[in-house]
Amino acid sequence: MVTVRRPQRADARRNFDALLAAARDAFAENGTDASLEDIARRAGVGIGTLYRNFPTRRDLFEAVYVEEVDQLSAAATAVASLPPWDALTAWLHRFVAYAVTKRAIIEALNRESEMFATCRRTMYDAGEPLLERAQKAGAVRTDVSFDDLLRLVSGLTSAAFVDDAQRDRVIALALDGLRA
Amino acid sequence: MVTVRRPQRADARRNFDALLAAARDAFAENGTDASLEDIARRAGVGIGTLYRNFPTRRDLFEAVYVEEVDQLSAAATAVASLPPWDALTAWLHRFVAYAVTKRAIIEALNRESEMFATCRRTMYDAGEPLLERAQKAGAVRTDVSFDDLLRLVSGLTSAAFVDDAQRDRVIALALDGLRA
DNA sequence: TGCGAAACGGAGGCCCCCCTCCACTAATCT
DNA sequence: AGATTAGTGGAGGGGGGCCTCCGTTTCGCA
Repeated sequence: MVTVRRPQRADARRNFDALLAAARDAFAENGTDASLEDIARRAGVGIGTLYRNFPTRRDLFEAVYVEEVDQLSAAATAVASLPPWDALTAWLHRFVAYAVTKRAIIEALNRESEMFATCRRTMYDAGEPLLERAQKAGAVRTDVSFDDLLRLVSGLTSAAFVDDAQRDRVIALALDGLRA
Repeated sequence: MVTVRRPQRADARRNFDALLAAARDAFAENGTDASLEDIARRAGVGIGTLYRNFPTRRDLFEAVYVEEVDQLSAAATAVASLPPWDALTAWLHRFVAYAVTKRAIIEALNRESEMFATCRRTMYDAGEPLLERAQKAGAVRTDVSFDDLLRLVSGLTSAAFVDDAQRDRVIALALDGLRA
């Protein structure tokens, strides 16, 4: 897992965190190619400071991305105690609610890079057991791979919906196709 | 239906068509905010010529968009003779195959504008009867609206897939949730 | 409190895009 | 063939993003 070292000095650490937060917002709003100068502005920091902490746009993006993935994988253990079908769908709903504001995760779903590969693995390690459990319990058809499933759901994150109710309705609809 | 008048003179008409084709490609590749100068370059035409034919980026986009929607709606009559379920899914597959290279259609799915509203209506008029027929025939559950369906499917167009086989598999999966 | 090192931030060079304007080119008409 | 005029295309000004560089500020240790 790639980790970026937080700076030592207090002021530097403050700026580092502000940048990370600003970047998260900016990437969510405008996708991977949000303006770096805008991110620095949002963080109340000079552009030079951004570049010192994150020499390339990629460095910044990865720092945000790793954090997101970690949270997503933590969510998997949180639902582990539910019944198989419920655990799976709860996690998938979480995935959607989560990724819908952070579409960079989706954009990156099949981008080439060691770092992405690692993160993808992390996500799969978290979610795949949920699917397998549901399949063993006979709740989900067995001709579906976790990759299929994730792509199905991730597609829905980028669709536009009239309101949250419609979004949930459509996701439920899609998941009904999974049932054994 | 908004229509752009093609120019009278032969050379002008050639340029007009080249611009439209170049724009279609560029929008497909880079989304709605493709570079206009790049479009002019692709068309082998000066930037001034682009602006004379299409004073705003929106004019250009609409010209492309209208054409796409027309083709999509024509596809609906082409499948009308199939059995209800097959007709519906055939059209939806067509929708995906189509929109996947032209994601601007999706981006525009709920953009505000009289012109978009008209085109949306055209698309709905084409596809909605297919759903209703399938529902009346008992092939599709009745608690699904055409809007739900279109958004479900349109989400899948923007998902990334390993290959076409996976895409078709995932779409079929999603559509299985529709069955009555 | 004083000092060295760490961190800051924005000016500036570069590049690409947007859009306008107008001297030039060539299609069409007679 | 020559005149008329629609049509061309690219230069250029403005704006904004990228990234580097370095004079200035601030931290935190002693």
